[in-house]
Amino acid sequence: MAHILIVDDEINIRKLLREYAEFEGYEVTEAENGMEAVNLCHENDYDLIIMDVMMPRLDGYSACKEIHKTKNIPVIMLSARGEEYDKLFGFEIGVDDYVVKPFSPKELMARVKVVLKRNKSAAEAVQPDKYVFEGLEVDISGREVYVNGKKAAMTPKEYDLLFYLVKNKNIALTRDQLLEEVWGYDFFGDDRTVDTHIKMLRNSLGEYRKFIVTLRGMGYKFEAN
Amino acid sequence: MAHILIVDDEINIRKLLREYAEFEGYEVTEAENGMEAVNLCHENDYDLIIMDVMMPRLDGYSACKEIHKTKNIPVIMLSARGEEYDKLFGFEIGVDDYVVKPFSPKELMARVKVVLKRNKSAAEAVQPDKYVFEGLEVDISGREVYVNGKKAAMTPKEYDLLFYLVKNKNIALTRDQLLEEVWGYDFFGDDRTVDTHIKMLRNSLGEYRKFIVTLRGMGYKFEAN
DNA sequence: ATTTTTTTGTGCTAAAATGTTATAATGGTA
DNA sequence: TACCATTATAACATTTTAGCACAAAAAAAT
Repeated sequence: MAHILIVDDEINIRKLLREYAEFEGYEVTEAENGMEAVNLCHENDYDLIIMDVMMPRLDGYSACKEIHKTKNIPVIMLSARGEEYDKLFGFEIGVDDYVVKPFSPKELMARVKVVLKRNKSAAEAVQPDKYVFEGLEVDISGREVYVNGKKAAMTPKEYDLLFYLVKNKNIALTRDQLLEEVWGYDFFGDDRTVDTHIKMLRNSLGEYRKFIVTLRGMGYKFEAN
Repeated sequence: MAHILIVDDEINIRKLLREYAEFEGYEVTEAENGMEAVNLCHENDYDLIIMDVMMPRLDGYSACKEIHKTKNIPVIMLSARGEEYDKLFGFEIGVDDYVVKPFSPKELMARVKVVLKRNKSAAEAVQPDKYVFEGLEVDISGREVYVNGKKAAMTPKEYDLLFYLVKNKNIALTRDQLLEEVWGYDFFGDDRTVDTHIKMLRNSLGEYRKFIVTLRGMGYKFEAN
């Protein structure tokens, strides 16, 4: 999941933001001022920075400028109403969004999501998501599977399971891994559920069931070049 | 030369801006309020919009948002100091620059030049926005849909939904994605809303409803060559 | 080799989830 | 006000799923 750097001199704001961000599943690091933020950014990679404008040691604008000299990390600025907002208009310093204090944490989180998504799609835009294994075609983004040219009608779980297996082809996967990744971390069910769905998936794949290999005492693997 | 749309409710401002803009060699059209601007944009193509924030009938923010649903036209906002500038932070509404009243017309024209230049290169990479699927014609920039040659009368949401689906044809889209992209990230409503609009869209498409495929447990997809 | 134990595969079914449609409520506009 | 678009809610039919029981297969123990 994404890693967010929160930069504010007020500990209470940091705490509040951390709470919300962690609730959304983000990893959080804090910095007290711009100087600290710049140093942290030199040593680590973050996916997004939430930064206050007004801070001791090094203000938000300058920190932002400094960081963007070496790394291209999206920034959301926090500013008290009345601060020089026109400076913020951020083409030259690279601000991605802007929230005025006092802000609603919920809205801020919505913006975080948007900015992360915008930058994600740019980063991983060209990810191969169409695979062909002999007569088996797997089109992940189109959510389609063809068996010998004929479209396979599968259930949602079958798709999800197959896609995960294919994305991790030739890698041994335990049932627990599959449950966590395909069913979700909040699924507290039986291991054997995986078996059942593997069974159904194998049926759907017909002769290409051969690609799904049982790893006794462990789990399953999609085995293909 | 570039065609500029000036949107302000004060006739004196419009006159002033027109004078300067025409001196620079731009073609100028005026609108008195946001609503008028939106309508003009549906019918014509402009290279840039200079828009006041505070206007009767439809304010600048909303007009901007509305226009950007269908066209990608750069906008420079005019705002009196003290207006809610935070809303302006305009990535989500697509504001390219921002000038505070009272402004220097000379400076404004300098910004117009910059924005036009920036967007010229982007505009040259034209993407196809007219699609034909059998008897279904979808003209995105013209915001028109023809079913067997007959113009379909659809609601705004239907257009937006269809256009987004078509732009992402053959890609599986979740309801959340659709809500976020078509309704906006600030829509905190029910997932089922998508279903309702899909239903209505299907009705509008008549026999070509077949292109809209339900992906059980996931969402929808526009499936066509 | 044979038996025992462990693990995996399969058919089945009640329960849960989902999609569709119809209808009602809401909200904005002329 | 009346109208229309949008959104929410509810009922319904259908599909999907989880997990069990038992069969089959593989591995381990004897």
